[in-house]
Amino acid sequence: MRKPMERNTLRNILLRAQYRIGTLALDSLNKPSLTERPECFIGLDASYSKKYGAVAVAALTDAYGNIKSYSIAVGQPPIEYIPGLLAFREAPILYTAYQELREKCENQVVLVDGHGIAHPRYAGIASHLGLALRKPSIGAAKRRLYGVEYSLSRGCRQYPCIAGELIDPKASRKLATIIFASKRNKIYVSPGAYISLQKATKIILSLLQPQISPRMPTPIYYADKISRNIARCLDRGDCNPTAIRRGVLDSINLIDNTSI
DNA sequence: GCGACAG
DNA sequence: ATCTTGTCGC
Repeated sequence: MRKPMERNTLRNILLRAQYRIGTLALDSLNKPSLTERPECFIGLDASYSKKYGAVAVAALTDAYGNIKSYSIAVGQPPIEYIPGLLAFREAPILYTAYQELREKCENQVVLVDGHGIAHPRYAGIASHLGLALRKPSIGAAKRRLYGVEYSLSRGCRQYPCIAGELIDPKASRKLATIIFASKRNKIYVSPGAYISLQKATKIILSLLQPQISPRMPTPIYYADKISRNIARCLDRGDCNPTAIRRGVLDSINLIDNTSI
């Protein structure tokens, strides 16, 4: 057995990789990929089970955010969480969960819980995934990681609405749109890859339905809900990863946490 | 040196 | 992310 790598050694290697990924992500934003209106969305999120590690879910919705199906991947994350390096921990398992839904719809956009280019090296988890999957991707995060916050509005009569934006302090570039999803909940929306900030913002505004989810666009909300419920189910011993993969639990009741 | 720090 | 009771507010 080899001595485990120093945390800082690992960190330095991954930081270097991210500088290159970030450059690719920014370049990709100009390249056309979304020619028509998207037909479907795929929301990606992960929860954690004490017994089995990460539980990743990809939730497929139609153009209006109605859930159609989902797929699951379970496994131990490769590294611990390090701020700024989330993608190296969660993107692999999310990528796996996504595979089963890849061909289900032509003109799709991938939505990820976390940032896109609103990241110190323009390489948030949504950017990593968009590039790896070669699909337009958008990041929606609940908290800021990088960028200077500019407030444009303190509220609105009807939610969602635009609250402000996130500016890159070292390049005077817009990184994200800050949106009031509901009265007290803001989210940060940034392009991951192959999409403009403008289109990303428009899409997220169309997928925020306060009566369903107070905070997240519905595809991510469903992925979050389902993954959390499966993680709990696993830890209680009421289900196991094999059964899950066989589709025994393949029903939408996973969205309501009272079941299973 | 000190504070910040997605999930 | 996750651990967790009651509790302040719309």
